[in-house]
Amino acid sequence: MTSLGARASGLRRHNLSTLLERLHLRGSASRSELCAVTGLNRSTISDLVQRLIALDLVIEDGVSASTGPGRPSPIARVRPGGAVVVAAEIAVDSLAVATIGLGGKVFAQVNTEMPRGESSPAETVRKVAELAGPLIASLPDDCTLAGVGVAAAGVTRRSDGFVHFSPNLGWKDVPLGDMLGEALGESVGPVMVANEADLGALGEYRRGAGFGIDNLIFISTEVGIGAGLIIGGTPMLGAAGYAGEAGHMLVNPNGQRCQCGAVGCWETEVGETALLRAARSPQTSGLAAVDAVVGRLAAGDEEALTAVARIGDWLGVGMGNLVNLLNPDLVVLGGLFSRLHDYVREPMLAAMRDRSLEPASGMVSVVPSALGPSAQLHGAAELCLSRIIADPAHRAVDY
Amino acid sequence: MTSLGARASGLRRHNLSTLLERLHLRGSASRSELCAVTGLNRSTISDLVQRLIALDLVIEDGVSASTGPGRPSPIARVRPGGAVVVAAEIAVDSLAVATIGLGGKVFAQVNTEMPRGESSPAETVRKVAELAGPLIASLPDDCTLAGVGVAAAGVTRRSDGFVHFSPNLGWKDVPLGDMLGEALGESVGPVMVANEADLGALGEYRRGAGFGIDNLIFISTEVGIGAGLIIGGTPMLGAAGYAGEAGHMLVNPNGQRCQCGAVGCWETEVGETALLRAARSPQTSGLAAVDAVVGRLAAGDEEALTAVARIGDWLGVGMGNLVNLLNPDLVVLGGLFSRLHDYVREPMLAAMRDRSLEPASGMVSVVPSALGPSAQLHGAAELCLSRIIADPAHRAVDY
DNA sequence: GATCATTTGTCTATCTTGGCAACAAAATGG
DNA sequence: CCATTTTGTTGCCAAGATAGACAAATGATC
Repeated sequence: MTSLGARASGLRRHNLSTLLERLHLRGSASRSELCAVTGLNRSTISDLVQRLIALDLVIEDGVSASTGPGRPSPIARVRPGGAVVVAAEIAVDSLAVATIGLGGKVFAQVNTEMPRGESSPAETVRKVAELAGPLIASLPDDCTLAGVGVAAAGVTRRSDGFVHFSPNLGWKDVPLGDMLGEALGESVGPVMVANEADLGALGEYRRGAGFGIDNLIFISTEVGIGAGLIIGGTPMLGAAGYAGEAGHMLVNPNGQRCQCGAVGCWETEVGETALLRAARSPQTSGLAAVDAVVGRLAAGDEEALTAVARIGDWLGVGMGNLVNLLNPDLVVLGGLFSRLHDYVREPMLAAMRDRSLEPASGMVSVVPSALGPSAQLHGAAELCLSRIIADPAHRAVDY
Repeated sequence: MTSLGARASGLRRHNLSTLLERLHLRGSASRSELCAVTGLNRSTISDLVQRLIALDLVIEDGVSASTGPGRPSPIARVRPGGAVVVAAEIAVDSLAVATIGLGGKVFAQVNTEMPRGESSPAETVRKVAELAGPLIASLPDDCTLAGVGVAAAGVTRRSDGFVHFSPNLGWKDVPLGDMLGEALGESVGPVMVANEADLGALGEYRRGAGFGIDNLIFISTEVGIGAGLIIGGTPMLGAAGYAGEAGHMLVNPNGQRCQCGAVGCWETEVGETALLRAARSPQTSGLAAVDAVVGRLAAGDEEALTAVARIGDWLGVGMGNLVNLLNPDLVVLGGLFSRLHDYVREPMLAAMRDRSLEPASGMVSVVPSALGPSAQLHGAAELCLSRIIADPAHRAVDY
């Protein structure tokens, strides 16, 4: 409970955090701009910026571009190396690892395809460590590691990085956080694991299509469907971090049986399997099969276009439910529907409007992901960086 | 944005607010208990309590019961008259008005039945004013009015109390906040209107079955269905306050046509109409018809029991969707299903567990409303009181 | 290019707020 | 009645933000 008794040191923490967050999210700013934004006194800003510089989190270089008479104000900007996160995404078909610093600076990134079904937890952890090693080694000398953030495609408990299950990875009860912590060692800092849709939402909110939009839903579709929810500027995780499992929402009692055991789940109508089935693809899963459908769409294949339109319709139905329930400003489509956006847009919007009430349906925008496959990596970085931003003076103290 | 620059006065506000909220929600406390809870120094607590007393919001009387040696600590408690809200609930069949003070103290309450369909906005506003007048007049002299809180059964914009529409009241585009403000005059303070399910959730969270439980869903069923969501201790309102319209979630594409124009909405399967249809009631709506079904249930009528079990099944289906999406600790059933709880419980739980994923489904509790029909009134009171609690020193300043 | 107005950084005194320590007060228990 | 314990009160201190005076750096003007 930070919300109980507050003392003067809490003021400091809050103001340092506000400044650092501002610089982290919106880039450089002159001291006088910081005064205007925070409403704090020049003297106070001066002191705070100096403190952040002493913490190696911020640098001042150059002065503001002249906009009239007056003494120029020094420009403060984040020092990306001041806190660097090893961000990883464990997806069904792929693995990605990146080193991302303050300000969202990507130092380096590697992606690998993972043959579906061959990614046991142990094998995956080994591979992540193997990819992360060289990235960490290649960081400039003045970088401070701030932790490991992992986006995992599964139902994940945030408190300890435990993956309850992931039907699409074929995992069950995996202590992923502990395993990665052991594999990577203590020196990289704490390991934080979260659901990939939640982190996609966070990534798009902080650095993507949802920047500055405090109520948004990120819909992540790879094999299954997950939703990441940002409500009032805060990630909505639920009581134990399991919120956002939208893929198993009932939309069609006469539909297919889902992997989860129930019938008519949303993802049976709009997931990868549904797409391939509708488009009469020879395969029932896999990246290559999806690529083939995308190719047919680009070529104007009538069967594929009809199939995608039907998928778009069901997509919109589920989105309508979400819009009714959550009244977001924005829905960001990630993964599959980011690629298929042009083809699904019309039927999806029509179905969404049909299934949701004015005025909520009238105010919502729907856009494809701006960060694409990197949304989750940026979200994973934010997950760790937010700890430092929340209390810049205590970095590197509690581990 | 209160979250930007923080200064010393913000500390004061925060600490005053913390103390007042503690006393408001959890009743009296000795000064030494307040020290323990907040972690603040004795001197500071002394100063803060004296300030709250000077603001007429708190009184000290008596001393703590002796639990050993040591000087007894004076007991601080909220002064209910320090801030009194006129709380109103505009339901489909009824109207309720109450005067509720700090600490949730109900000074007086009146309820009236409203014949369905005869409650035009103007007539309703007139009636609310007519009921409120005597309640206000009968308040003790030392009471300070803190505003009017209204729970309305409809899609409501919080910022200005505009009711977009309410199918069950038959309203459309009603500036309810303004109308009530005019009818009641300036002296009662600001008028705040919100959705009845949202306020039911708030009421149960602050003073009912969900006390202390930071992630809960309140399902309000009268004629339609609405959900009120408390997430992380904060009411989840969405971008414009329209969140929680769960009644129009698609659950059955082969179902009935809903008043909203779409097919297969949740409330077509579990609302009052569905209940009466399933139980083969001679009427299709109305309190009396529902009462008759409840009577048959109590008498063990087989047809009614089967009907309610089927309704319970669909209730659980929708709840499963909500549990997947929001991962609550608790679901509170209000309205119709509070009365029918014993009869729907088993099929509802079974369906909910079927339709939602472990571990989210395993951790959720489902209970009937603890406040019953008063939940919305208490929520409406909290709506206004929370302004004063957030900044006790500025009460009565901004209007 | 010198001068002035303007803006901003810096420094110091001051204000607000909470903490601390010493002391007083009020209870229990022998 | 006195020792012990707990808590309220009071005066002083520390942390942090502010205000005002002054200096520095720039553009505009002559």
